[in-house]
Amino acid sequence: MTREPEETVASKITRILAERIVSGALAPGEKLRQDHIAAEFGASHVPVREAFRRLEAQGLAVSEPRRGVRVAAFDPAEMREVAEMRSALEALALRHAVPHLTPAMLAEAERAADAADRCRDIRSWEAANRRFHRLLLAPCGMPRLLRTIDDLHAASARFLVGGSAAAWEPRVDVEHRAILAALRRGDADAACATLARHVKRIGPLPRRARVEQGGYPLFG
Amino acid sequence: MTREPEETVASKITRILAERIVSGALAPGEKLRQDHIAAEFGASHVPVREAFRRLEAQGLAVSEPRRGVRVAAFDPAEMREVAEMRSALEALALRHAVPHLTPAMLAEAERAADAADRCRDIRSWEAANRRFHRLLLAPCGMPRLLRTIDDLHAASARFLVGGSAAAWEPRVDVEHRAILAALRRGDADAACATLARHVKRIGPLPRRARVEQGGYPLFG
DNA sequence: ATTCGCTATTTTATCTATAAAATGGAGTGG
DNA sequence: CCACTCCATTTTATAGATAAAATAGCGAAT
Repeated sequence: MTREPEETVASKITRILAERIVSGALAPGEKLRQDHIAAEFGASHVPVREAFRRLEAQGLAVSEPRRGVRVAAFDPAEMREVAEMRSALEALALRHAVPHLTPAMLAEAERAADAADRCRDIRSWEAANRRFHRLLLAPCGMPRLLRTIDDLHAASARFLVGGSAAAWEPRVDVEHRAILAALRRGDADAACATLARHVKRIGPLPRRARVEQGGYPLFG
Repeated sequence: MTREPEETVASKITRILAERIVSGALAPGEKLRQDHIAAEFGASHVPVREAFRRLEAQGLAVSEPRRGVRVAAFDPAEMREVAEMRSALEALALRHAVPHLTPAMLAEAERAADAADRCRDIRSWEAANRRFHRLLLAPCGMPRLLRTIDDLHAASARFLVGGSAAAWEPRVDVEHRAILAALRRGDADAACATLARHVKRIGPLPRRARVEQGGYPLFG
């Protein structure tokens, strides 16, 4: 069990389980057995339980006293909820980031958007997309808000990887560019409105009619 | 140490410590000693540590690996951040609650607003005010959003009780009434805008000039 | 006076073991 | 077949102990 010098056992277990949940290796609703996980990591139950508490905090797991922990499920309603929350909170973060965004930061964000466009698989796309968003929002300097947005991104990533990987395909994201263009001409309102809409919009329905109508926050 | 049949030791410790943090009995920045708290509750360190993880999740505590846990501090920037997040998220919740609000629910909310107006101390006012908000928002049926709002309310309560109790005084909250009136005439836009503004507005500056200018989310 | 090194003590993180609660299966009765 | 009871087994929650890391205090060197 390799871990960073600063990383505690509990933190490492948290990190690895979170990755598994987000990647779909641990399925929604699946029971998380503290005894099995402890055995797998060569640890005691205690750091496993601490990891569970942290996963709960991130919305990745749900527990019931004395009955164990499950990977949090997701359904269309929750996906819409996450999309709506992201829309509201990312627009708020961008509003506060705007006064701090420099041309160099926007250039960096554009490079991130380019990198996302070049991705060939959904996982690396998701990470690159998340980076793009983070580069624009972090200058808001509001830690609680950014943490909340991170958790919502993790939930989105789960829906994406677990729900619609087959529907995804490489593309150029014109809305990323529209956000950057608005920011460059100093139009904060347009940038925020575009971002809010972008986060909420539905995936590529014209090409994949079987994708369910419902406000999936999949491709923002 | 009394606890509910369903409540685990860790949950009880979480609950009690959260109450102390919100009430100000545990001060911002104060060190939370796992060994002392364990001794106080007649428990081992293990459920105390689990309680710490939960308090962190609620934003009431901050921890550093191997260096312990402190009561989360608050400063004007954080208070403004919480106000902004509440404004965005409560407006979102109300928007989604509107189609589900019945006249009976609005009457109940009005009774809660009346109860808040009658409060003689800031603590009971905070609880009544929170109840008013909750009655309006809960019909949105978005659990993650409501949990997030709850945590933000706890943070607000802390600022309120710990920061400006001396500045508070009983009053009739006309904005609560304005929100209810807008809802009753079916004007969701006005209701949401009033709520957003109400959550963000500054406390009674005209009467207490020494209260710092800064966007305190104190009296919403 | 300040900085560094060393050591003792304290505090945090985790272990092993155990108690309490939940679960599962078998048997019985209607 | 279904519902209930009982008991064995499993799983979760926690206690007490221990190891690892951090902190505090003292003395020596500059």
